[in-house]
Amino acid sequence: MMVTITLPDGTQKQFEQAPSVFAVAEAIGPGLAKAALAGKVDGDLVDTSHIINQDAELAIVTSRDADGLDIIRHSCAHLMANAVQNLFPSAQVTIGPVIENGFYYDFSFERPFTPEDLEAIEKEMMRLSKENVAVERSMMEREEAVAMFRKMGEDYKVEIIESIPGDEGLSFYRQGEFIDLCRGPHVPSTGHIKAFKLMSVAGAYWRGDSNNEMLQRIYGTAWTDKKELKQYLHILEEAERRDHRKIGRKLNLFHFQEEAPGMVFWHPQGWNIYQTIKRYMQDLFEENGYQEINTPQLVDYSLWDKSGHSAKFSEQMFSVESENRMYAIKPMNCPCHVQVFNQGLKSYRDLPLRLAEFGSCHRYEPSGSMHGLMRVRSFTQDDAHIFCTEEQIQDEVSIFIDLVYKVYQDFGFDEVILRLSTRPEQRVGSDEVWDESEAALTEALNKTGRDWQLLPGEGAFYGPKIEFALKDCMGREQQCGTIQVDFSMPGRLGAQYVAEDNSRHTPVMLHRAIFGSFERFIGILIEHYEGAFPAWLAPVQAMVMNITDKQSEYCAKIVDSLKNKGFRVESDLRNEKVGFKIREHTMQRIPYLLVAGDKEVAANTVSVRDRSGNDLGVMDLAQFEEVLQQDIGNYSRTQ
RNA sequence: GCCGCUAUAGCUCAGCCGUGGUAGAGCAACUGACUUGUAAUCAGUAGGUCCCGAGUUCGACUCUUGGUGGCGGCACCA
Repeated sequence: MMVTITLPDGTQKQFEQAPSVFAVAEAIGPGLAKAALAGKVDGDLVDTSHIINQDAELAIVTSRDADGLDIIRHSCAHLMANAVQNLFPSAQVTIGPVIENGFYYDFSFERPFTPEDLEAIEKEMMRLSKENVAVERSMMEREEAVAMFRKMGEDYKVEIIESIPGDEGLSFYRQGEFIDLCRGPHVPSTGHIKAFKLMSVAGAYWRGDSNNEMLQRIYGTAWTDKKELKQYLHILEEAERRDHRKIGRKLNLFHFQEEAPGMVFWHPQGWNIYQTIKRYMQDLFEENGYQEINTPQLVDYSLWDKSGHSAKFSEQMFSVESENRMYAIKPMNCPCHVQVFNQGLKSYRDLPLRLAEFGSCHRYEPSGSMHGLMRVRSFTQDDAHIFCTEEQIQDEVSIFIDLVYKVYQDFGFDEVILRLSTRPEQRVGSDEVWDESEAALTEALNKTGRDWQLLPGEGAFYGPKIEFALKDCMGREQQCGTIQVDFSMPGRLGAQYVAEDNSRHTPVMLHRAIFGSFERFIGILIEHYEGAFPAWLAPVQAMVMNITDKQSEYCAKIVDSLKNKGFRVESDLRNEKVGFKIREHTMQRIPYLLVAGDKEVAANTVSVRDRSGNDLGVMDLAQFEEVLQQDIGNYSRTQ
């Protein structure tokens, strides 16, 4: 029997007997055979031991392929499980998948793993890697496999096997004494796993369900070589440097304290940024046909009962009792917006009606979920609700998508990810209405000509939605904006309009936000810019410094003059060396540092330097204004 | 909420476990001197209910225990 193997470059190789992937690699060259981690046979990933028994296309997968790296990570998870069981025989293994940048494996063990344990496990992994143990695949019958894991005391593996459909074959991977149920493929031997590090241990529920027992998850990272590993660890350090909680403290932007968990105390500098982006959004609302409103913080529970929120979210709502009435501190704005809509009889001519609010909301988020500014209990949304007809949905969504792109771009985010979430199993509204609105959103998305992803079943119970995630400078996705169709609430709260034929109709409501919340968005901005905000956002745009007391008056004059032009400028006239002041304000990430000594006073100029250390030279004030204005661009708004 | 870790000066952290006797550094702050040319001038001073409560003890920052906050995950996120 002849087998013809076609390689990616189009060349073909003939084999008299069905060859293994490894054999093909060897036929190409010994170097490749040594590097081979797996094969891709007609698009399917297989082990190097896989026998190809008919003509096929084959690509040899090495560590240079993305698939190869995933295989290394997956095998590394097995290596870790192997090491854990060598050191702690009573630990039960469960699952261990590949994740971004690495892998994890969940164990059930009678005591928590300590950092010392992690070190020991890592050492054992190194030892196993050096031993270069062969990794062998085998198949097993169900009963046999169940019996084996039962005997080994691996109850979770038994449960996994029982949940695999009966017609699927069960494959196993063995390395030395260690054997694990796994689809594979895996590296041919443990020596291929060279660069890894165990990162942390944390609790995780069995099968991700909080009703199940808590397992111990060990996270690790793995790379093709030590250099890549080092690079990755470097990126982690970078992310730590950018942590908005740390920068928030250093730049004196905000703080949290025990008496108000999950609620921000904004300091002058931080609040300045907040105000700047709020003004930006107010302008945007105005230019795009939104009307800003404001609604109460405390609203009687009867409204939340009607809207359905108390039934679903009462646990997460803050309550206030006063004079025997129960109020909720509003967890969202939409029911209030419907109240505003309901004032006065509305005509189809009024639609679409766009009501916007910088809505301050409170939600009792679970204690473990809070994270700096990113997840708080008190936050303000750039919220708006568009009341419209079903026919208007698509246009409104299209306009909104463009708006989101513009805003993110203005803030320095060029990459946006679009996701459409469609009908979930539990939902309100007829299939017909869902069909129409999903089609409207799809059409709006397609019209943009951009890529988008579909998340079937992820929509809200009241309607489909589009979510907007931006990518920050570290490549991390941050979900911010959303537009959601709502068939439920307008009807529940009695919203109506009079149509052309004088009949009453219920409008559709679109919930939408671009920042999401100011708190979170500012957190993202801080990390994206590492605190070095673009001039239009910087709380202080320029700092004027004197060299000796002699220039104090001159500096004050410069500050006044710039402030009058609407720039945010401060002076530092302390009796300190100029190097000291430069250092301080550079670390405060102030975009422009202006120095005036005797020479500048005499020439009526300032010496300008930026926060990156570039010397922009000596110039007169008008010239500097131009530099600053140019940097600020169109976003300036004279105050 | 769950698992693990953690809380000492404004910030970053030592001391705490084996050895219980009420605390120390650097930076910041304040005061004084210096009047200074682009990332740290020198000297001095002050600063702490050692997260909160209870227990053990002659005595607790230290040990035990119950809370609260924070951190890393998980779960949740209208």
